[in-house]
Amino acid sequence: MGAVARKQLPLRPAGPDTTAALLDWYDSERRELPWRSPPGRKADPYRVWLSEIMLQQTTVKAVIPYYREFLRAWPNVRALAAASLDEVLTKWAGLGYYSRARNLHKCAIAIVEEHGGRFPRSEAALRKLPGIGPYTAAAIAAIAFNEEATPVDGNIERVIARLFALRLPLPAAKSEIKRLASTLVPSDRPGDFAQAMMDLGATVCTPKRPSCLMCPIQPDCHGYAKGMAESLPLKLAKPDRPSRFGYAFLALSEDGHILLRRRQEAGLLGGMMEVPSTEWRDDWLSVEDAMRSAPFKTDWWPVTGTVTHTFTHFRLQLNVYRAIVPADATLTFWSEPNRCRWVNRRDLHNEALPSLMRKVIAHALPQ
DNA sequence: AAGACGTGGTT
DNA sequence: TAACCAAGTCT
Repeated sequence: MGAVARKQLPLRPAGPDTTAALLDWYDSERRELPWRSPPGRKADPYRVWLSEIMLQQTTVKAVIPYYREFLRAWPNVRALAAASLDEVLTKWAGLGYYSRARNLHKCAIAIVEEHGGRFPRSEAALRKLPGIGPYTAAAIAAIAFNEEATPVDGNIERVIARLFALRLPLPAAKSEIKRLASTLVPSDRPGDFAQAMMDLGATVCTPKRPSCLMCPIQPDCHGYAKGMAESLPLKLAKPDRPSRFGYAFLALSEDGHILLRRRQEAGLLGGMMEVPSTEWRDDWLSVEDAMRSAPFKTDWWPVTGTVTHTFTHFRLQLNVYRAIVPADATLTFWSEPNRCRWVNRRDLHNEALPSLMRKVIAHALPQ
């Protein structure tokens, strides 16, 4: 081995060249997405906003059909503002994180009533609107208005953590990541830069088995150079999920209607419809105690098996009881009759039923 | 500031 | 299977 031994090329810090390489890649690999306008064409802030809200913690694949349906039903922010919350929740059903739908509706109304039906252009003004946090405000400012903003989502966190070989774990590293990302934003194409970073994170710089050999900024990547790209970003361990248990009561009338109940507006599945059920506790209620929470007194029969559902922060097991009642039965409701409504089995698709409740219904009424 | 807040797909 | 993940926000 001579004195001129194979020495690693000194790695230049990420900078303007990194940005240029990324944008070249973006221009050639451009991904078509329903909410993305063709190159050079101005983006519609409404569509950018709608897509960004739907994409929060949600995969592109899951979002696409919902995005299309929302756009068909409500092509602009005034139309959405004129809809009822229930209509919005119904179309959102199955997408999860229902506060997004509530805030989407609230935000549409705020845009119409406080901003003359036009989205504000600045990050700061966007940030004040319901459902728009630091990421979404920056994303809309950059993508819809080409403002020099720096959105930082999970993709960009990962790309930056790897590019700069950051060893500080998330979420503590967030502010440093934002600062580093902002140094790379080109003043002429902030929107394209943001989308390029996200595309890179989604398709190349993936959480597991990143395709470093195909990466346009691999020559600048300190994580790659140190052989630690895949292990970044470091994250603090998450607390494990507790279990909760409850009973659901599926009442079916002889003429084919199911009893549903509206959940309270705030909290888990807020504002959505449900199959009436007991509280969800950290242990099983006795059947006798559970029966006190049935919507009315009748012969409830246990349905074999258990419905299980996993939320972000707990697992749920529901035992289901079923009853068939005459269509003209006089029922004495035990609780909140005004929140209850009989719905034709055939019309359930027009209800704001979260996935969990669709599972419960399918479990109790097979076919 | 840490936990609440959905769902479906991968590994 | 369990763990982890996906274009975060709100309180």
